[in-house]
Amino acid sequence: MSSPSNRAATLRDVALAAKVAVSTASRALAGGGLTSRATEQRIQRIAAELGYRPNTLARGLKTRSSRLIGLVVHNLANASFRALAEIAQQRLRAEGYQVLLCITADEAVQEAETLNTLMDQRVDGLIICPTGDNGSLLSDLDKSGTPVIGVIRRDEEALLETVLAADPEGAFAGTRHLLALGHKRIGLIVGRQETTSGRERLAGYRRALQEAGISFDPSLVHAGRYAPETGLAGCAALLDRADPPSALFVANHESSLGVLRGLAERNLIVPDDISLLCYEDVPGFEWQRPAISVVDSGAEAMAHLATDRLLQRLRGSSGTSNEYRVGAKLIERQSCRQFAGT
Amino acid sequence: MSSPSNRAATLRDVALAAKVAVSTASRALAGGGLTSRATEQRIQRIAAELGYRPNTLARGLKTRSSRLIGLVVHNLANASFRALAEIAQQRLRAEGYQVLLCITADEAVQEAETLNTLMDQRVDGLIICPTGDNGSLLSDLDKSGTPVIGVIRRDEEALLETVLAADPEGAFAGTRHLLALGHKRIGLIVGRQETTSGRERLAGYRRALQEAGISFDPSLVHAGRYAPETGLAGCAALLDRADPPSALFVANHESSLGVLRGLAERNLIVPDDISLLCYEDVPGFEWQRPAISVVDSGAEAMAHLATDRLLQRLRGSSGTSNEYRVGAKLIERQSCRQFAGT
DNA sequence: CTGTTAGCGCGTTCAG
DNA sequence: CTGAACGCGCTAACAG
Repeated sequence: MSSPSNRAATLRDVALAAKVAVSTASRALAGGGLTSRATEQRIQRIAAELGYRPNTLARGLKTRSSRLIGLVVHNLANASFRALAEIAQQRLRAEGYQVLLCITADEAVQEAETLNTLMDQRVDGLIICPTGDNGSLLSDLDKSGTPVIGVIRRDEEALLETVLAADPEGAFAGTRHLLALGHKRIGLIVGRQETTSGRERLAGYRRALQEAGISFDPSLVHAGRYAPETGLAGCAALLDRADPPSALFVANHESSLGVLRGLAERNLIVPDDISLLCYEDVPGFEWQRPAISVVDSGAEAMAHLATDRLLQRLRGSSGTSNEYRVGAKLIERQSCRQFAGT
Repeated sequence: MSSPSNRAATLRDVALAAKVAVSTASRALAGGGLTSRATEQRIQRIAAELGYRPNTLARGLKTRSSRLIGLVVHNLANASFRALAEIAQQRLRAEGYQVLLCITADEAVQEAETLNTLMDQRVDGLIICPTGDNGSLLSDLDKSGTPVIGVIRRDEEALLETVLAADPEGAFAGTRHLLALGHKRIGLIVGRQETTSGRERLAGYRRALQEAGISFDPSLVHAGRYAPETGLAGCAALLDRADPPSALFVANHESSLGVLRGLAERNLIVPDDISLLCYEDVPGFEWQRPAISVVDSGAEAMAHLATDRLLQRLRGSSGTSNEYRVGAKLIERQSCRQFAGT
């Protein structure tokens, strides 16, 4: 209970108090039955009394394992990153790992710097949404024995085990939902075509159109960076025209806020005047009135899968596949309606 | 460039390659001028060639400093925690510290467990939004030389340096704003009275009323936990009555979504039918139409201040004060209007 | 200015 | 089943 000296108790203190060698104390506390049941219990009791806590640094130096996992994301504003951080943190902690949070702002230099620091810390593993510009660093790390799991975005250069959303299928399902409601002119607001998700969602949209026998009209697509401003600009580009679409598919999550505002500013009522379908669910969409229908990209599932994969690799088994996809799922709420026009 | 052996290069390798003692290499890389400029540069060059990176674990074992900072928050859904995590992470990294992210869900047992683990990791410092039930653990840590900075909520038991929002003043300013617009019946939806912020915001509201010579009506106050459901329930309690308020002050951030929905379900138009003022700003409020006026509690400022304080303590200077307040600021947008009734 | 020596706290050989 | 000795990689005395 009380501290004999002022310092934290060390293994040596425990051994001294128990009148055994340090190594015996070590074995007793490890508890693998490498010591007599009697001394094991006695030493564990003494350790508890002294408030002994093993020094992670010393242990790590010896075992070459820090029990630290790097979590590298672009920010915490994005709901997928948030889910990833919360879930990964919780699950890894349950397995005795701690999470080092690193934010890169999607910038290559910050990412490189971060990765070097993480190597210095001797992290045991890494979950990262890569910028795409440090592929060699990442694959070096991975090959040198530190498992690296990619999430959300694929790094084209590094051949990492990567957990991705099923974006082609999600965008396809969303578009088909709108088509099934009779919409023929569907505006698409989507991410930059330089990103995997941007390209794949556009592809899913096009495929659905094609299967429905509707020709693709590029002027109905507005691509832009992941920001509310893109949604606002998209509204201007898509809605202020002679033949505006009867439905909007917002497959760029961050731009949803801008779209909502763009619609409000034009006094367009959802779903009376226009149907609205968004991508990636957030609590706000469910609470909104009318509640916004979404294609949920499965951020939680991705977080769990990425954690599963990392844990597996940490236990020694190498990856069987190098790409995992998490199914998207359509959540119908109140923002989409049967097309009333002709 | 290339790896001579398969392992990461160690200081010993550098010393060997440079034909100097390990300690010389150490000093040269530290760069404090404790070695001749010539060898310093030579060794730094060799280290770079070998791709040498110091082992943080070994260094920490020696220096008794891990360069790790624990960041303990309840979740990442709350905007204040998010801001704290992003800002603290970024600023601490710039100072050579890494951030261990720990999520407690506001539960005492998880917090206690987390704190023990952080002690095991020999963190150099801690920023925490405490549950309030582990005060002795926290003050022990703080007294034993590991600086602990509290944020957002005060732990009544531990006497930590704490950075708080100026909630009494913020709620006062918000209420007065509504009063100045002529509102006399102002509904308040506020946090649980067991929390500091819940109590202080109610107090600010009451003081503004009192200064305006309006008697306090307890039935106009709905207190509840930090969740959207509270907002919905608050609407039911406050709006479905014979004499509903003409303005709503939502001083429980998480419940805002529920309030927005409650208003929509009652076909109450903001600000025509009712004025709405929220607490704590988020991007959604600015993009919403009508844009929601808020009392910004200054999450970013709190994050910066908490980081400042921690950094100061890390540098050795002890705190002068033990409570810091960050000013709240009223941001007028479009959701409040002059009272039109009698 | 540099080399030698001695640990930091722990796990893990090797003997006994 | 237990103890003694060694080393993980690094910094910080102490000498020279």
